[in-house]
Amino acid sequence: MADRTKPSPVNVFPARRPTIRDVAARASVSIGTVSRVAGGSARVAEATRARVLAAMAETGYQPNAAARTMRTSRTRTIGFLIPDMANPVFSRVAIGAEPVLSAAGYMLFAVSSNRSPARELAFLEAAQQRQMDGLIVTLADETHGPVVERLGRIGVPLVILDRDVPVAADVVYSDHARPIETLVKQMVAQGHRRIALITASEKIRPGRARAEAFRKALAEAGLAAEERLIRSRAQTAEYGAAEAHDLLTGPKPPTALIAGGNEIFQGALRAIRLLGLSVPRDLSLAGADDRVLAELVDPPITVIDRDMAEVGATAARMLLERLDGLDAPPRRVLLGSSVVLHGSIGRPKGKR
Amino acid sequence: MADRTKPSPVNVFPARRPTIRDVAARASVSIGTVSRVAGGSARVAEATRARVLAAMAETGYQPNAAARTMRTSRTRTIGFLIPDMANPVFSRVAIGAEPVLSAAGYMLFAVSSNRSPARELAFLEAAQQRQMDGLIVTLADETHGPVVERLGRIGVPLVILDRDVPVAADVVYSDHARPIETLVKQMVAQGHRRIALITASEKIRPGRARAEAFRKALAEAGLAAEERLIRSRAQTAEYGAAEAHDLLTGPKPPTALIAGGNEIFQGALRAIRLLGLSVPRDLSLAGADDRVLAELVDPPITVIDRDMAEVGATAARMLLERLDGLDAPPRRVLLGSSVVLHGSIGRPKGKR
DNA sequence: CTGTTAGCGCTTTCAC
DNA sequence: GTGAAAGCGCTAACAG
Repeated sequence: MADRTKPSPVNVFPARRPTIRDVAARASVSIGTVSRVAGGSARVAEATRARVLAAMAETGYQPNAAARTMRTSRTRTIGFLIPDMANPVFSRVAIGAEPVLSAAGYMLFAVSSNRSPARELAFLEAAQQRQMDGLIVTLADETHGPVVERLGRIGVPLVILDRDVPVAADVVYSDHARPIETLVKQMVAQGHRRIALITASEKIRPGRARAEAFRKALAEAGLAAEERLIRSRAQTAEYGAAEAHDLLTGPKPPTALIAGGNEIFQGALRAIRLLGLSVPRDLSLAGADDRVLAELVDPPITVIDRDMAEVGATAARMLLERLDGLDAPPRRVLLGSSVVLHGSIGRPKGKR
Repeated sequence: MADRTKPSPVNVFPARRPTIRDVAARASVSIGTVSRVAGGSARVAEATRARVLAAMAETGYQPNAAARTMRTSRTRTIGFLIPDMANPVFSRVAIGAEPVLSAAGYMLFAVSSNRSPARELAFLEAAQQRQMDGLIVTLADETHGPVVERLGRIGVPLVILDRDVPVAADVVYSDHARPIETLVKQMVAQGHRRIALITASEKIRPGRARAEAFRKALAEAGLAAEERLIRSRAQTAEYGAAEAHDLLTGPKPPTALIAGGNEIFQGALRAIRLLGLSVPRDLSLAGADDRVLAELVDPPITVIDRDMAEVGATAARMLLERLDGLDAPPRRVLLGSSVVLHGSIGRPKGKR
């Protein structure tokens, strides 16, 4: 039996979204009090609070975020810019960051730039106009002037992932040098003298760091770095396949190959398969950033592996510290990478 | 030489973000005129427009999205909810939707629910409070009451992806029946009588649709569907591995297996590898939604393939039509799936 | 074509 | 502990 003394929870005129004013009227309090209850902060008499909460439930009140932002200039929103959201290496970062941020009351919104600096600029502009409270950013090309400039003026806490950008922001980056060094050493120890590297463009830190580490490791092994064996222009599967094919069918082909980058790794595998080469008999191989693939192909391939969710969680924590008012010089956090060994690195042909 | 008649583009007091009022003062016009120029819509004298644009550039003016939303109730923002952003099957949808939406002036913000209905609810609430203009949604569990209920009241244009939800919204879904039918027919034609299916939970349409199609195809082939050979409870790699292992080591193991779902496919492959089974000699196999993996393992595996970017582009177009005011009953678009043939389906053991 | 003005819904003093 | 009131920055009438 319906209790006629209680107002019906069904609104007769639900066209307009209820505002703080509707709730106030229903609870017979002022809008200030409703605001205090909604905000949860200031002290309100228990009985009043209960009346207001009931009125909120009955009207289906939802605070208007735009109005809040008008007053407070805060949105409880973090933007996450990634070059390619379909690449798990990037999207896993979001998986790691999200729980940290949501626990602190922030929503994480991911945007994929599709590796286009123009889209990156559009994102930064949108983030600024929407007054996002903080940003986590992975650039497609850290040499792009307008993007870097805009990042410098962004005016909100910013964490940059694995890029060297001349901007006063916190950075989380991965150790690319150590795994390359490990792999080169292992290949050299097996007797390889002609080792090739395919990796991302040197316009982004990972490509640069891997190429540099590669040259250094070769030098330390007493081997002359042959620039023809270093390919670092792009990070697509197509690029990986094309360069692998070119390397392996060219004069004096390498006996060992490091495919740095998950898409490059896929492409290189395809080229190797197409050429009918057997790993590690015809070619020793190491990949990166795709353990699943590495372990399911035959034979399983030794891979560089990174915990991208940890990258995301770390970035989120650093951002929260800034949002909490931390005023410190830009910080840089280096996260380790590991090498997962499988049997894909053997002795070069003719040396067994 | 500096032209003293022009105001300096460097603000002496840049602490506060310039507003429409600052621009108006600098251009010696009213704020209404600045608004008209910013909005780009109404007609403004060419000379005035130029002055205003100059003043905007000089002050570095950025419209305040919250203030605009206050007045217009629109945000030019579309929310995209996915169960797992690290799964390319989902994130490719965003890659397809983004260009369509950005061309129409909308930003696409992706949020990963991590398959948690609670996070889904949090997303829907955030979207509503932030007054997102439209939503594209993939639910983790279409039977979850509160989520479905909230979706029903969402109040903005909504496109649902590949789920059966009792809500008046447009839907884009994939054809799961046809590829399953194709695969079963091919397996039966090769002489298989014991065919197994591992697929997602029947709490979501893909799992249900595949399981139903599977039963139907078996019946049409005159085979009794053995429920023990149908596993449809989850969609993780771990689940795929566990069920594949159980099926293949149990009594009367199947001679052919369909692993529906990209993660299940990965897990099944791992189990098969662990058991030392050879495809297609010991087992005929088909996978789904991971062409790269299917083509790089040895032997390459026949897979069900879908163009997820096309799903995204279609959803985006449908959403835009609604945003443009289309008032029509909920629409359902079915997008095709294909089967990419490789040699992983052969004759059952002992029948060759 | 342009200026003036009234709020959009909310938070936050400031009184009481 | 609660109410009243100002105003965040903008758009959209409405005048002129």
